Amino acid sequence: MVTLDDVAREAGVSRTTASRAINGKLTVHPERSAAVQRAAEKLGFRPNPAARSLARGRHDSVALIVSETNIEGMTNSFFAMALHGAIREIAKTDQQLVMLLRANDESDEKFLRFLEASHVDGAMVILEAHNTELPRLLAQSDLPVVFLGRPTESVDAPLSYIDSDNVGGSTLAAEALIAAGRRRIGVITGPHGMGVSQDRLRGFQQALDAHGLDSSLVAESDFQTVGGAEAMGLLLDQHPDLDGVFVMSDLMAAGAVGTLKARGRRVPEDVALVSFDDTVIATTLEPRLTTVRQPLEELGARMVTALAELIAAPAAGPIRDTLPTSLVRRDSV
Amino acid sequence: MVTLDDVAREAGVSRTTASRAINGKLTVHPERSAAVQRAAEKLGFRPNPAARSLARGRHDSVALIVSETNIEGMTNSFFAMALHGAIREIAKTDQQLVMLLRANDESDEKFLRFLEASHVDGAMVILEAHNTELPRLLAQSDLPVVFLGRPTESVDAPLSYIDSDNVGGSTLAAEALIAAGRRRIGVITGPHGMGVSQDRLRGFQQALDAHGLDSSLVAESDFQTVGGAEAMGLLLDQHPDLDGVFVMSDLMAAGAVGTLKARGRRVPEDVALVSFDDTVIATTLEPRLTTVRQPLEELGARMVTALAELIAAPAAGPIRDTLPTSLVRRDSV
DNA sequence: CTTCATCAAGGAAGCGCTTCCTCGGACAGT
DNA sequence: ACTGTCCGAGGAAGCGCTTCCTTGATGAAG
Repeated sequence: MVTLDDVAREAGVSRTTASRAINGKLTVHPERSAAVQRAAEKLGFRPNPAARSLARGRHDSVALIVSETNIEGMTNSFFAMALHGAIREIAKTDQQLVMLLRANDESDEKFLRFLEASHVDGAMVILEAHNTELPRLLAQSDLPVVFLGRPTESVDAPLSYIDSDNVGGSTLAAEALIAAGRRRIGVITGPHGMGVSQDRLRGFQQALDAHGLDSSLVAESDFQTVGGAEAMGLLLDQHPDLDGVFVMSDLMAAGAVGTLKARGRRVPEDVALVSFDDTVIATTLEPRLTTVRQPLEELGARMVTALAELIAAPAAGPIRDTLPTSLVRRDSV
Repeated sequence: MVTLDDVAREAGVSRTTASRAINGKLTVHPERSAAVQRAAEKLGFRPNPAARSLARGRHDSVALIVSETNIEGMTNSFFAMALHGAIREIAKTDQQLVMLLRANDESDEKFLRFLEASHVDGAMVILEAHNTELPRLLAQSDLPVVFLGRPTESVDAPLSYIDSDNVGGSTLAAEALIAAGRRRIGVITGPHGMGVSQDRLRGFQQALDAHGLDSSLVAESDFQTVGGAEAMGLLLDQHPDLDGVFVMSDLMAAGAVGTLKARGRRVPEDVALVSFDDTVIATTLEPRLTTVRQPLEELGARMVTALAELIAAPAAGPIRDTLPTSLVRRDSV
């Protein structure tokens, strides 16, 4: 850890002057100030926020107070539900949950420095559609990190993650479709680069193969509604005889159902559909969706406890947990 | 501020021993340990986390890394969208966003102590359905606080808040209904105790009164889907001749539309409906909802800047901003 | 040439807590 | 009675930074 003293020494000034320069005080000669800035840059100096708070009596952190009911209202998306579980679990400990935003246009390096400057003991990531780069980035750091959702295998580091049983869940989905007498079953996946997509596709295809059915009717999408609508269109163009479809998120299912209706196919009479997540969308849509339920809140909570374990024993090796999924039967199949 | 030295003095031991006792170290005589605990309790001692981190080289805070796309996915609920705006704004500053959870069963006093122990410079609250007690509680503290949503008037303290133009928005809603030729217009409100409900009801009733229409067809609900469904039923029972309804949230509207359909009323032919929020629900429902759009993300962002202003100049008096709302026309009216 | 401001810079104290190290006392073993 | 252990407790240093106060230097004013 590089301290202000190091910077001062490097710049050939006193710690006092260095402090002033860093904080942009005007009572320091421009030349020296510049020297300090250079030294700080060179050494990669990041002021220790704790020391700062202590000395200043101020903390540079604000609280967003989230009441339980607040979060209960966000029963919608994948992220929100996992967040709910995580916050509840954190509240049991005496830790503070700091939210860090990684902007889309921020460089890996910059974010890493930001993360380190935040002086946190560990980090958690709820993996979603576009997070494929984050695991690689965080693997560089030696900060304890837990992912919610399995990162893609292409990162060869001993990462820790909590995930739901995606293979098992999509097997359930496929079997429900098969049991309903469907024989031409397609699948709309998330990005192929994501671990979840890979796992769910595997479970789906294994089930179809086991029944001797064609498992090659697959369209890649992005977990979002619009993407789901488009993928459904593609699938229908290529396989007009389709009579069942497994869609890997409720959001995409919303889009897919729209396309199906627009093309005059009834759900479930003409095309049966099973989706994944069991968010509110599954119950507000017409028809209500038969979907694979993930224990999102439990996943969030387990992510927190796993991180605690990781921080306590960093050498103990990666933590990898899988929580069970289940099929919620409604009206779309 | 009461420090460890104060506790040690009160307990008649050294600071070292006090520290050990507080941290539950076993090398301290039970009797003295108890004395320290008592002293700490009596003085209301809360260890300063900054000093602790500094001394221990550890921080007891973990980061939840939220990537931008993560949040963009939560375009659903009121809370999520406001959160999005707030986090983006916070990211521009060098502050840390700490999330604090207030459990439903937690006492006011306990939470207040927890809040103070968190050593934050200020706090923000996104007001929702059940938060009516929070403003009163926070008014007791002298911590700078900004609310998103106007707290109810019953708290007589100079609170700061950011809100959208609820009066104007519901006026728009009422006028849209009137312009569509509706004459028997009901309203489903949120809890009467909430500032938002009061403001929206006021705007709605003023508009109806101005047109000489009956503005007494009101049913109170809770901003949630189930509540909306029930309230719609009540309204229909009491006023079978209803031909229009203003529903104060998209979530409740989802429920209300369900009830309407179940009772054989077509939307908008038989009963026209305008809701409030413009969340994704408004576009996934059938029919798509005509709704009053709140600039949720801007509200979240403004909440952050307002808090910064408040912290910088606590004596400058309360900050109260109102952001404009607008009507998004779709298919429900 | 002396006296005063003025300004940049450093010394040193201190923020509140933890923890290493030392020390005295109690107790057991010889 | 003497040495050796062990245990509980305190002194003091130190975590990394800010800031009050002092000092030396420079230039303007008398």
